[in-house]
Amino acid sequence: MVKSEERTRPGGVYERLRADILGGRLVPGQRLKFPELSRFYRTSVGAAREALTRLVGEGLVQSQPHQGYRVVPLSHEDLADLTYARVEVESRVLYLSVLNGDMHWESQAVAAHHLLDRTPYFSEDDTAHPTDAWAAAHTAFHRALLAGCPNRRLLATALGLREEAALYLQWSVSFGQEPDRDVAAEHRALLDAATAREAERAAELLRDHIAHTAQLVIRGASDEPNTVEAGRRS
Amino acid sequence: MVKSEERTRPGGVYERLRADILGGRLVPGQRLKFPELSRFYRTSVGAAREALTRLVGEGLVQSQPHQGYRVVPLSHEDLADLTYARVEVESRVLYLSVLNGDMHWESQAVAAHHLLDRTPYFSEDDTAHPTDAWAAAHTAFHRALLAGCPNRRLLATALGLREEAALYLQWSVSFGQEPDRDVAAEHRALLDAATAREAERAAELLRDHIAHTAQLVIRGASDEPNTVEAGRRS
DNA sequence: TGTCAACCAGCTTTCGAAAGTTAGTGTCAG
DNA sequence: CTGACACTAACTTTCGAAAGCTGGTTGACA
Repeated sequence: MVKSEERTRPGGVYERLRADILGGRLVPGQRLKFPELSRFYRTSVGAAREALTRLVGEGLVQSQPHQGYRVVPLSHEDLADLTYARVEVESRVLYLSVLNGDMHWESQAVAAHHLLDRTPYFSEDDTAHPTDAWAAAHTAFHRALLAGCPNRRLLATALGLREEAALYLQWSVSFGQEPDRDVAAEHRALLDAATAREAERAAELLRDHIAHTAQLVIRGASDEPNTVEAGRRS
Repeated sequence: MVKSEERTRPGGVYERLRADILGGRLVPGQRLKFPELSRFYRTSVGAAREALTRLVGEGLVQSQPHQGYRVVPLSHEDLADLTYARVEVESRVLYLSVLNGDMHWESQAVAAHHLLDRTPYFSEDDTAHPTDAWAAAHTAFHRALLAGCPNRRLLATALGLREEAALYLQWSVSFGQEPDRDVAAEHRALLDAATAREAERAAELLRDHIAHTAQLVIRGASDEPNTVEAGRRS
């Protein structure tokens, strides 16, 4: 699945660029200039151009004619829209997933949860951001939960929205500042509802889960407004 | 709004190509070769390439590395998914639109309906397909209805799904074969519910409207399976 | 001091030919 | 007659330099 992207050069650049944006190595709002990009990723202008065009289609990058490309800027307004859209779409997809998922889906969800449960949230050095490993396991768990949805369209929409939300999560600062919240327990409850095939309850839990996380991000975002200046993190 | 696309060359090609796909001048499943395209649209390979990349992002075109691009093939399965997704998302968007739309939105919807109502469905020569003018007015009416939704994300998703559905509509043959249906009345009812601010009823009507149209398409599609051979219609 | 026009540097866009890949055709040994 | 192999033609991908914009800056003029 990964290989198919690396068969062509813009595909490779696309993947790396995307990972760098989602991984927080490129700041929201930052301009992406071709000379820089092609030097950094060891490629031609054309290849970088195509990679950017693709990312525009995904909503991770914006473009204005003759003024170049930039990482999507974050805004409170958009976060609110995004959150509401996710609450609507993703919970519906989970509902369908729980109703239609087969045994294989169920086992994959259990597996993903097990992994998430065993992955440490904070690393020892940095207690501001969760570890990359945890973020990956978290994404994998949620994807596994949704994977049972038989409707490719709805599933794709939900995953697309999740991805954009991940950008906001990446850039919110105040993690772990929510004393009266037990994220692990929320995940556990989600899994339980899913395996018990209680679609309605699972959807309800996911609604809360998304809304809570978003509130956390909003509070974090208002502390430290978007800095466009900062360069590439090493 | 249109001008911004024409400021750059791939933008122009993108628009024309898109119009040609949506307008049925390019057959679903048809290969899109660069030599042909660049000759037809009087442009370079590079420009055609970028236009195609953008259309891939929109889901109107598919690509496989080293094997070129092609117009998305239509399938019954996908149509079913697409219809269900639209019923879920679009009706929700309409609900929000009716609840939140202001007076300006309301007047635009009335205007769009008036135009649709006065535009003839069939031309005099061709009674198989509705006229281009009707199709345009139809799209405009539905877009106007949804435009009141304050959530940009949900609105964009709904419009994206509509667009893809338009492809299916374009390629279904048996139009006007539904004796026990009055499309104009359905539209009238939708408008009435919207202006009366009966959000729940409007959403319900739209559900039926989408489902009925899709059934029509399904019936048409099973009559004449997808022909990939036919070339460009003049 | 303020305004405006011309200029400039740096970026984006565009092009098409060369290189690389694939699928299809025809040939030959088994 | 069948299968594999090599060859060819056509297409896709890649590149980077030339051309075209844009925003900012300098300098002249009121």
